[in-house]
Amino acid sequence: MSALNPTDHADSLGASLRRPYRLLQERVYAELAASGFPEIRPAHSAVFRHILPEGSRLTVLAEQAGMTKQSMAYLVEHLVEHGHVTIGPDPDDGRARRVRLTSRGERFVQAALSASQRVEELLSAELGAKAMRELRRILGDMETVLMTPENHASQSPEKGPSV
Amino acid sequence: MSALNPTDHADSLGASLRRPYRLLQERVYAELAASGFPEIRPAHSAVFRHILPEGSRLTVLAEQAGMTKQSMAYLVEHLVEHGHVTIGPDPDDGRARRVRLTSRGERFVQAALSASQRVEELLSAELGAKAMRELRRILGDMETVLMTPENHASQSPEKGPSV
DNA sequence: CTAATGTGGTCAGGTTATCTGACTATGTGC
DNA sequence: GCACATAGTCAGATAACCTGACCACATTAG
Repeated sequence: MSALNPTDHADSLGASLRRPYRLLQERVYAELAASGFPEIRPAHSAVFRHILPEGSRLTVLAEQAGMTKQSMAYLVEHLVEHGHVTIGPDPDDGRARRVRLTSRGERFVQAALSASQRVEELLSAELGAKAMRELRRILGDMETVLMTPENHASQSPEKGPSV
Repeated sequence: MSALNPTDHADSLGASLRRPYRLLQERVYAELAASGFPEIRPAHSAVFRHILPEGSRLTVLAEQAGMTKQSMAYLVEHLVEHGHVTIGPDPDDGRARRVRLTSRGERFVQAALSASQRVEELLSAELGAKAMRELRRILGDMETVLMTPENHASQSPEKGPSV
């Protein structure tokens, strides 16, 4: 019905995903800013997400985040300036350096964790735990389907089994 | 559940939304690039999404997309260079100019529409139409909850512009 | 009919988050 | 110990946004 207007992809699946994602992100980062971490932006979560207690190499972090080492270096630099991580030598490899959390960085990780949990709890309370489980399940399945190469482009010749 | 490691927010709800969203987007834009529209990037959909057959004003497009007119002008400029839209005078207002689709632009809109439909059909075939309806419903509810101000954490005196 | 005010759009310049390519320093295998 | 791979930096570019200042034209009030 709504497909009569050729410009109507406002409610494509993409838009349906993007909008709540943005809202969620805005909410969590607004809370974090209010908790004393206004300098940390969504992109920096790529650093915090995979960093190990003993420190992680830049290249490894970049790889895990799916970006170039230059981009990761840029993000890390910002976090160093604001005292969330330090860069030290890697005892196992003289070329490498290790990025590790400072205590402020650790406090941020905790704050991020609990901010995101609070929003999830709000949603769970409003929509029901069952709906949230459903949501995660469907999103996970979606990911699996979209990562499966034989489902790619043009015309898929055969329909493979899901999961 | 695995929350012992403080760095574990890899499977936050945010990540669960972001990953399939990115995959979806990559898939659709890869198809569009393969169909002869490699110059169009996700951001440009903000232009195509709301443009009317008789042309739309820049300011209106910017408003609908929730961005500044300067940003919209930047996107439109790119599309003009690649022949997807033209900018002409607005017969009703000498100050204003109208952005309208060229036939190439119309062809792109059709291609985008069908690429996105194909992916949705694939997902529907793999996950079931019911799951897709569930997904959209939950995402919609999530949006509603997250846009409701009284659900906001602690104290949030400021409210962003409604998109 | 002008004058004040409001609106459409541009110009100039800045920020964030990415990228590529070239390079240096170091480690590793033979 | 040399060839090559790897960790990271430097330089520079790009995409997609932003704010503030401004001009051209429109509308409305007197």
